[in-house]
Amino acid sequence: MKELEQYFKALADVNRLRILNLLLHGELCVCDIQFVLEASQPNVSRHLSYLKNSGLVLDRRDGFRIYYRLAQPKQGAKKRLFEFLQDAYKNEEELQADTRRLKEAIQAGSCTRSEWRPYSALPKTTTSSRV
Amino acid sequence: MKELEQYFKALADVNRLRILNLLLHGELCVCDIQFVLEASQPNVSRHLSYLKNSGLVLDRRDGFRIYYRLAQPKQGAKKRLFEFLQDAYKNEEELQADTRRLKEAIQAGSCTRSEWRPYSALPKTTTSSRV
DNA sequence: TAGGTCTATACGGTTATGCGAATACAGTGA
DNA sequence: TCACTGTATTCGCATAACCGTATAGACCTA
Repeated sequence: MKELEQYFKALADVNRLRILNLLLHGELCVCDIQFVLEASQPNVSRHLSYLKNSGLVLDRRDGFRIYYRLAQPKQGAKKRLFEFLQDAYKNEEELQADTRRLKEAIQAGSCTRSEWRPYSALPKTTTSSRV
Repeated sequence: MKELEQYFKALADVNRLRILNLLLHGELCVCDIQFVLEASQPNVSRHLSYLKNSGLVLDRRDGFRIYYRLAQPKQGAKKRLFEFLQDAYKNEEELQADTRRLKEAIQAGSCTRSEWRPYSALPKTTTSSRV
């Protein structure tokens, strides 16, 4: 029962619904997700932590990157939940747009895409001049 | 998207999961649910309001009682969500116990069962003497 | 070891959600 | 109208959840 409640808590946020939509297409690193969601790095990281603690996703380190994937079970409620999500997502235009954006990013070379800079590489002079 | 999020928010609480389990068996009045959950009347009423606002249940007045039922759709995400719930609930022993308790209560005459008194009929002298 | 890259966490603040207790409201029947 | 029943709402409070900013941690490369 607590497990089911925890799953639904994890799903009760638009950001996490968007992340799960992306993960339905395979394993992704944080910066991929950050790019598509256009959210801050800590924001994405926190939501991924939440999903991980809820048991819906798993992570794996490869070098200085951490890759997240769905905790795909062979059977049980979690499996049927993912099936439900995949089905429900089909009618969500915003999620379809995310998916398209993800595919573009992957084609452009994943994290190493040109027009985008990672969080820590943002020009700090600009930030300080704003303050 | 907001709709989906709202559904999951509504499901992200054990009390509401228990209520939905009961409503899967048909229309019920507040006092029936209160009896099975052994929760306070305002507590049950609040959770029912939450479910109603989320679009998962509907209500109907009949005399001084208000009956709640699932907002059963013909198709769409909501329908499949209820199907998922019904399936996931099968493995939850606590919910099965609730179901048994509900059936006993209904056989004993629903709200008019003998050994149980509604919220407003609880002896107020006892309450005041406790304070 | 030093500097750079990617990710996680700590801090502070705002909003949402949960609860019990008390009270208000709506309908019924004398 | 009054008393009663069933339900909803308000109040006060505690906790959880969300966010941005700043900082820490882990890993790589030189």
